[in-house]
Amino acid sequence: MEEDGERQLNIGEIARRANVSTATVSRTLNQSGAVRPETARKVWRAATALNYYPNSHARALVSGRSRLLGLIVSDITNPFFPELIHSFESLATQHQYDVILTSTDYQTLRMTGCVRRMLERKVDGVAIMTSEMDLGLIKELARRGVPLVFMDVGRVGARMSHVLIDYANGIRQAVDHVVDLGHKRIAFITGPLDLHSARTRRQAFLDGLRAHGIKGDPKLIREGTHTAEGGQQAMAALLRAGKPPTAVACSNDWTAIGALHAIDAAGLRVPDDISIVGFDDIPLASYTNPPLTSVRMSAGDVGSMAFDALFRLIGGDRLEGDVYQVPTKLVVRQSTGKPKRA
Amino acid sequence: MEEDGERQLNIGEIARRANVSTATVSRTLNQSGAVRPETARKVWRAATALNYYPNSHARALVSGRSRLLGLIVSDITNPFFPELIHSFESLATQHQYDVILTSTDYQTLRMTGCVRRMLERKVDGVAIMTSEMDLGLIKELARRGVPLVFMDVGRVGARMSHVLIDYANGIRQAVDHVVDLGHKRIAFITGPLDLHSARTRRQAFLDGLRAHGIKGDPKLIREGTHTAEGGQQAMAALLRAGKPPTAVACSNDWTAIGALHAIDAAGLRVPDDISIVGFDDIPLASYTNPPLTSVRMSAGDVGSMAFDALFRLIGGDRLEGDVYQVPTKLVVRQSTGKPKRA
DNA sequence: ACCTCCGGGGGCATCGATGACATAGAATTC
DNA sequence: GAATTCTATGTCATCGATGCCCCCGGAGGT
Repeated sequence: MEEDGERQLNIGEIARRANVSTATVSRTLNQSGAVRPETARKVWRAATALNYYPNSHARALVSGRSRLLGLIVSDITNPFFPELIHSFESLATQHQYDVILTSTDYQTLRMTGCVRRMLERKVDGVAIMTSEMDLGLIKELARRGVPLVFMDVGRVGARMSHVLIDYANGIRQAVDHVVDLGHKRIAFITGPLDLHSARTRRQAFLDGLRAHGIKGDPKLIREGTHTAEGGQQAMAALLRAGKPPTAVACSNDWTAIGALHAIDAAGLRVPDDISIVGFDDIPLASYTNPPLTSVRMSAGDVGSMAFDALFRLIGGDRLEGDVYQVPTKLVVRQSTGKPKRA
Repeated sequence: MEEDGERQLNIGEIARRANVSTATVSRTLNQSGAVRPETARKVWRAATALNYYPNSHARALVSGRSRLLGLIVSDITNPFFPELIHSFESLATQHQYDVILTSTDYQTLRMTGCVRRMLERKVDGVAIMTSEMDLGLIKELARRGVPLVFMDVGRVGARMSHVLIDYANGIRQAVDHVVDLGHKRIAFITGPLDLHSARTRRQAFLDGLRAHGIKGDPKLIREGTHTAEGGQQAMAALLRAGKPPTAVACSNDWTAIGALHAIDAAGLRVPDDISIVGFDDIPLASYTNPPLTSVRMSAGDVGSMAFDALFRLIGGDRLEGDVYQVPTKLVVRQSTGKPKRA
């Protein structure tokens, strides 16, 4: 009761007020087809007067395109993701897409749920950056022709692109840097080794050493967890176990931060006693004590490349997917220096 | 060409394969109405065989409910938001809602766009945490009966709730702490004062001092920007301007981190020369040097309260909005200590 | 004067799922 | 055994926007 003029506020209501048909309203609002300027003005006036907004569900239903994109990540609270999400979302908005964000919390089961929801929402494309996968569901997405972009992992196939992070080059720059400073005993704290990307970084480290003719000492490779706690423990272990390294490269910045703390706790100083290199260059890297030398990999770049890749696939320019490389770059701050006795 | 059995994969296709009507399929899948177990099994078999997922747009169109929630924030890269988003999204998923995330980048214009998109997507509710508002659009949302939850700002009205952060109490705890340690000259670095919440925190600080009979010295109140740079500059200014304070409270943790750096750069030590208290207790607060004493305000709590508030409004339990308070709690670490000469 | 063309605009089926209503049998009641 | 109730299922309008098809009337051609 008390409906006053509200009814449903749809295209029909506008048509009534403008004394035209719904078809004309649609044509006017979408600027498709020919409409006399005078008529168009009547329609626009009615639409703005009523504060009309088209119903996207009805649109999606008839057109088959939802202008929705899915973004699936493992865990938003991982400091790498916010920038990624930000630039992805920003580009999407610019192109009139909305973004459905879901996270898997590192659980395959939740990944399954995420993919199913994307399917139900009829998203126009999905960008995925998680360590866990539900291959069956992914195939289902592909089978229905939903464009996919994988970040950091996955395969390229029909309507699937792949944004790769150039770990090899990044780690290589880090190794070159400390070797150039004169270091020989160089340790590496890895990420959790069930992660593909963590294994890649470790391998890149070993390759980098070899390129300088340094033999990697297995005792100087420790597994971390990509968290500060993990870095702290791994570093503490390195310090306890015999002759400590003079430089330590870390699989990510949080690990490096943990390592800084372990060194501090042991009464040693960075970089005088031990040099530390991080990876990712998260914003806080400039604010550690001392400021952290790190390999910058712009999460924002990853996000925007993912959007571009998706956009291209949606446009149908390319049916076969592409591979994109995110560049990395060493940022030297004050956590690295010459070893004590060269 | 090459259609094979694919057709459209809708409820009708399932009905055909199971030799029933679409209504029966709908009833089976939604477990509404009575269906003979045997019939139900036929339907389920057909549905799973075809890997069928309901079209949410069609559902939303007919039911008027989209099972979508909007989440509007200023800026995802602000380290406060990820945890908030995480817990909001997590609860939403548990209740079969999807989340559309948008950010305003602190621009009112983008806020307008965000709200319009929410309206078009027919979201079932919106949670908002931004400093900028488009009051006209917000009213539009309210007028259409879209449940709203504001975090940290805004008014309570019909179908609008409000999640408040208990700044007064948090700041009060911080002040009590340093006063108990024996400090008298206590400075405060504010956030950007065009932010309502920043002004609230400053006022809480002044009130806290007064409660201890300490007169606030205007020279000891400096405006920051809620960033590390801002904190660094404000702290540097405090150090230059005559007799420095023995303790500094900061409007957020990034500000405190900047302050730590400025003190370090000046060759002074924390907490021996100056004590520092932060606000927010972001994850990294335990990893500064020294670890930061801070007032914990769980961003996750804010997110989950916002969801609960929204859920209650959607359920229609309460037409009038409610006010929720997020508690705060002082976490003492090593950046605070007794003043040099008590 | 008649036909053709075309700009402008209305009618209606359509997208997929739902639910109110209708109906055919079976089960229950008197 | 007829009347009445269920129970299980089918029919069909509906949600809002779109786009195909058709129609009307005026301009231009012969």
